[in-house]
This record gives sequence, structure tokens and C-alpha cells, in this order.
Amino acid sequence: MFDKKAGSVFGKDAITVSGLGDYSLEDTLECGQCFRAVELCREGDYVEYLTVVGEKLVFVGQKERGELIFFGADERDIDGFIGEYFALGEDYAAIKSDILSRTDSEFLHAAADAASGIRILRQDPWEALFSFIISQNNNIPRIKKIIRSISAAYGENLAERSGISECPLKAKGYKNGTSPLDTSPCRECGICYTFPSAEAVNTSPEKLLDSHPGFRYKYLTDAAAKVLSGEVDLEKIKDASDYSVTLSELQKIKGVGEKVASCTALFAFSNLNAFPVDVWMKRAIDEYFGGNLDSTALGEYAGVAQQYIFHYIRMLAGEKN
DNA sequence: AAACAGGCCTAAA
DNA sequence: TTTAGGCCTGTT
Repeated sequence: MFDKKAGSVFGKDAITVSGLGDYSLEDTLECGQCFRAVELCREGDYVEYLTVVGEKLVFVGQKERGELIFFGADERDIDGFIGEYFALGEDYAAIKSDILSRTDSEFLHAAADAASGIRILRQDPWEALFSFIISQNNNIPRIKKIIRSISAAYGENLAERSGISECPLKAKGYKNGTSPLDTSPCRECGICYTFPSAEAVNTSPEKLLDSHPGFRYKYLTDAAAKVLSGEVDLEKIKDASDYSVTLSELQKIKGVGEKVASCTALFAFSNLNAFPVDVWMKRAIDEYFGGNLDSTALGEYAGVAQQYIFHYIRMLAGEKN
């Protein structure tokens, strides 16, 4: 498990969580599994991000691997939804060695070494599902833009609720010690908002069009309708014992194929065996695994291996997003 | 300006 | 059962 201590960091109330092993905040938040985290600050080895988890803004920084600094957080939340979201209690050293014990692939070994700081987050199922529908045949900057836009359109402004008077992103001169917690709720950027609920979307679906989802519009409205009606029951799917049932249930939604469904399973349901194959994974498999890769041979943590490979091949390609 | 971006659907073999 | 187009939109 991890240790936590409350105190003051950069003059702000903070809880420092340590004993996390090889945990990279940057790799975890920028490896493509989530779309809402924004970098607030980077100075030397220190990076700080703002993201939204459920109904809360989370400010989190890191200066050394294995240690996370949560600003303005409630200590109980570290043991609660924050710890859950960031997978703080998971032994990824064991997961990594389990994966590597099952493969001789030099590429996978290199990928695991390069990406071992990644944790698979536990995101909200609806948010992950909706986000990955948006992601199809799309690029990451635009995915983020659409998600921010719909959040601003439907969601609740959390900066206002938290009493933050200046938009963290617009605080250009943000440095360690100048707290975004002190600083204007932004009504434009769409970052400090709750994610729109299925109910909100279903109530006025046409509002989605202002965010230019393109041909995905009908998929998004179908997802909202089916989740709201219970035809697709995300809570029930989460507890499904059979992964193939998880996939087929999610695929009842128009525009949800195997890739989107497996991303939802991996990044929201923590089905660590889920193995999404997208264009990047196809490239990696073609180039380094002789054209096919049996995910079941990688064991119960194949999804983590997938993320290692995905992250590594994008690093090699010099992808910035 | 043509091609592409973390897919999926539909129609046609 | 597999395969080719087409699809919104923004960016390069």
C-alpha cells in the first residue's frame, strides 16, 4: 500500500502520497487513456496537472516517480475516489513481471521498461464510453476539444463551485507556489466542468451539434438513449464475469465496435485483460510481432501490456499528443 | 489540396 | 465471412 502525509507544499495545503513504486503521473495522464487532464505547470522535474474526476477538480503534481502530491484534496478522498481513480493501491511491479514472464518479445520488454510508470485509470464508465465514441476516426486534439465543448454545454462549472476565481489554464504565469486554487472560473475552455450525464444529453441531444461531433452525433445520442433506458446497464456490465459479455453488451450501442468497447472495459471497468487494437497497435503488431499477437498469451494483464506497446510505439514515432 | 486522424456501418461479393 | 467506401471536421 501507499503512505500519505498532509502538509504544505509550495505554500499550499497538500497531501503527499508516497510508496507508489514506479508511478509516472505524466505517462499515466498523457498515454491516451483519458482526455481531460491538462498540464498546468512544468519546471524541471516537476509537473502538475488539473483534471476532473467525477464531481471534483483534482490538482495533482509529481516531482519524483512514485510520489504524488494532491493539492487541496480531502484526505478521505485519497483513500476514496481519488485513490480508486489513480489506481494508487495496485502493485504494478507484479503486473509488469507477470506480463514479461510470458513473452520473449524484445519489443515488449523494451516497451514495458519505457512505459512501466503507466497506471490504468479507473474512469467513470459513461464518460469513458462517450469519450471513446468521440475518439473514432478522430485525432486527439479534436477529441479533447469536443469533450471540453460538450462539458461546457451541459456540465456544471466546478471552478465556480470550488470558489476558484481565475481559470487555471488562463493563469499564464502559473508557477509553483501560485495556487490555481486562489486564482476565474472560465466559461469558455470547458475544462473545469462535470462531464455531461446521459440524461442531460438525452434531454437536449441537438445541443451536441454545437460541438461538431460530425457523423458521431447519431452514435452519441444512441448511447445516451440506451444507457438512460437501461437497455445498456453500465453498472451491470461492470460486474459481468464474462469479458465477452461486456463487449457484446456495449456493442448494442450504434457506433460502438470492438475497439471502443474494449477501451471502455479497460479504462473504466479495469478489465485488465481487455486488449484494444487501434491503428497504432496494428502498426506495432505488423512491425514487431510478425503481423499477429495473441493477447490471451500475455495473461490476465494483457491490457496493461497493450498500453505499454501503444505508448512505446507512439514515443518511437515521436507523437506529441 | 489531398490526406489523414486511437472506427464503425453498410452494401456487395 | 470478408472487403471496400464513405463519413463530419479540422489540420497540415
